[in-house]
Amino acid sequence: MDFDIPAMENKILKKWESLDLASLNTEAVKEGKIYSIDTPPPTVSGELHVGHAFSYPHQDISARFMRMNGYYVFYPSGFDNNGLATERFVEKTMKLSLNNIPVKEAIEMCERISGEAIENMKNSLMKLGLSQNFKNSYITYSTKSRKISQGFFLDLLKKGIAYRNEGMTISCPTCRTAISQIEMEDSERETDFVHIIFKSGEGGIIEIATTRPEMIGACVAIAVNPKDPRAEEFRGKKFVVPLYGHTVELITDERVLLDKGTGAEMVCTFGDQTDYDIWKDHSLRIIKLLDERGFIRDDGPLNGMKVEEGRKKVKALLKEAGLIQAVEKIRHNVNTHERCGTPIEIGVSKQWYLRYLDMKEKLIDQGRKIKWTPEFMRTRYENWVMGLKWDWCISRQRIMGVPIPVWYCKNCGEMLLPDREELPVDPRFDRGRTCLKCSSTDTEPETDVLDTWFTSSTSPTISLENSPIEKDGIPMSSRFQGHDIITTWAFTTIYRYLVHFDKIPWKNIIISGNVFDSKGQKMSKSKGNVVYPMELVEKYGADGVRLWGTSSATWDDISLKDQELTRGRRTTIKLYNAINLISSFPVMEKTPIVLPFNRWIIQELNETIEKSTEAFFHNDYAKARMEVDSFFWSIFCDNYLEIIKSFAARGTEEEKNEIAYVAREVSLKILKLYAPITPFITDECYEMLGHKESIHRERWPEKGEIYKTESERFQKVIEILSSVRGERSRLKSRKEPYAGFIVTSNLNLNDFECRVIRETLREDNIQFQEGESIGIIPIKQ
RNA sequence: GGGCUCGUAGUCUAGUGGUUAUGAUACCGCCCUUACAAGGCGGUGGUCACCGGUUCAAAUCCGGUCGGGCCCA
Repeated sequence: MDFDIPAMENKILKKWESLDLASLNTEAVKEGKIYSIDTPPPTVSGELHVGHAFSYPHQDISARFMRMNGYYVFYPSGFDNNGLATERFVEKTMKLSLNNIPVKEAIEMCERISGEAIENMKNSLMKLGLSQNFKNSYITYSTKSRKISQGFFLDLLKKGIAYRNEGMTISCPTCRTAISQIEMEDSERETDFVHIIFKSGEGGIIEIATTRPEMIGACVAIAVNPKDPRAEEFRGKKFVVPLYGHTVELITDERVLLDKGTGAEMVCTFGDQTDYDIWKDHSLRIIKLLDERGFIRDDGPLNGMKVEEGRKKVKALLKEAGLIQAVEKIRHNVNTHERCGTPIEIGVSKQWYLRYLDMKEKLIDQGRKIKWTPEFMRTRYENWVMGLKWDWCISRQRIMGVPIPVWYCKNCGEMLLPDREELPVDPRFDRGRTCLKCSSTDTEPETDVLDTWFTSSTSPTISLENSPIEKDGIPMSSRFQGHDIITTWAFTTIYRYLVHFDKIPWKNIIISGNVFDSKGQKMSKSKGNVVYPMELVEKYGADGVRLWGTSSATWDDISLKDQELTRGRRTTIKLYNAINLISSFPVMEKTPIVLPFNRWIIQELNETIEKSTEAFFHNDYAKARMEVDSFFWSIFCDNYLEIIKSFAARGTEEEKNEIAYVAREVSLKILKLYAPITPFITDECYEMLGHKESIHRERWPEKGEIYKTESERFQKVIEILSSVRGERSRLKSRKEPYAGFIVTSNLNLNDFECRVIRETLREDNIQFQEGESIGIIPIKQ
């Protein structure tokens, strides 16, 4: 029969519009059966990614499973339109740079464009069959989110955890913003290691090596290792900085490696992290060479040049002056901004920080109160916490972000804060502050915005606000997220709920893997191997895609393999066909169950229910699916249906009635077991069996009567069936004619069992004999 | 360089000390058998990455090597 999966799924989607699974289940809440999910809000950057099609169904499986187990499931829908990714997306869509338009307009544009994208993404998520509460989505740049986020900021200020300090800032000249440790990435590049000669007034010469000669104007010292013989020779000597003429002293520092380059380096403010460390420890002066956009401002030979250009120029000038001793080509690691790949610059400026270096032990304790799936992922969290070296810089010089709600008095420097009732505020536009200390009205707004993780790390509070379970909503039940953001999203969330509430944010965290293309490579637009999830839904059905998502453990990385998607599609079709057969059976009242194969299938189903239910509870959907799948294909379809087909046609009335009853009961339970994974086809089949409303409102199946001994005996009959099929298949492929079979076994088969074997195989001439074990002997023609 | 992790037929995958290593997919043979040829039955295909150790017994535990992934330096 021709079966149009997309048409079926669209039909079911329409039906679900009025189903309202997200609605409050007051009974369950009264009993305390609440299951809440801290949904990852997808970043608004255009379309859904295949990663979403893999991991989002995992949350939905758990939501549907728990709902069927009588829980009120709080499963919010959210979108992250706050921050750099959205800015990038808007710039690309509108083909402009947000830096070139007024801030207010830029923000409005971001809200508008991201709003449109959100509708598109929401539609895709629905098509994947997610049962999120789409009627009430939250976004991270809404008035509500800004209000919550700024309120939390004020709280941290009051608690003394947020502070403003002059500190090392890492910034990206391309993106024109300070970035955090987490946004940096290493990239190995080939660079010139330039050996430059510095001369002292007294005739001494020292040769230094640097990868950043353009920073020479910001040179504030020459450094060698304390064990270097030159340390003694040149102690306290002053050297003249070539091209610039100012003099710098020779200092010693352990961090200078004896055998690297010339063993001597120039300390510049700031060429790299080591420069900063040495500068700080030796209390050197600062020469600011680069402006915010990465242009050199030296009032000298390189003025107005970009770094790369300056590097070429300075090399030429030094060469001309005969001060370059050598140029080595080396490969070395450069810190770059993960978003754009530009090498980062180091500077010093006022930034906002959150303190956490003194909380490592508590943070680890909190992590241990949470159940991690899989357990080993917690180690990553703990290693990250142990390795923290700097407090969290939360200020960003961006446009689209939650504003830091602070003004400064120009007269006395006092910090001015809004009242809670005023939130959200945007100091960039809201004026009219009066200094509480000196009554001056001359105030200056904080123009920085908050790191997006500052807001994202409070997603439980944002999603719970104004919900039926707002009170006592923390900790939530489960967080679902990728392993790549354990050190960002999971970590910052755990941290925030520690400092604000001294609580864990959720009881469980379930980790998902990344998706790669069929060759195991990361998908990227530049490689041209990006696959969009809606194309897959069109081809294999949402159920097929969801089945692919359960083909390996949630936390494992997975490749987009056609063979798994095909298998998913086939399962969908197989369910439809099997139920199509069952639906032709009459609907019967409950009858006593006496037929051996009925008792056998019920017992097999019992075991499947037990194993799969446990796996679902442990968030091991791959295991659950495997149990259900193998029961459905190998036991139910390949054997049970084959057996009952002939009985349903030629059996006695009692037999037919019992078969019809059992087949329908078992089918319904199979559908329920599949329902969390494949919500579309199971709801369709549910209707085919004559049920009203939706399978997703049904209760999770329970085990039936136990028939252990009968089941074990009938299993032997199945083995005989299988053996005869094997022998028959071998004969046919060798084109050997046969007239029938002699079956030997030690089972003392009764008449009914012999009948089952004959009828199922449609072989009249099967003779049964006692023997030591199961044996099949063909009867020659 | 560090932490975590993975390495099982062409491909994907199950399997945390005990028969002949699970299943899928691909391939081959047979069968249009009244739900499904998008199916059924049968078959070919694996020194469980490599080396060493523990053990009566190792895909499984331990150590090392090589290779992939993620995160970090």
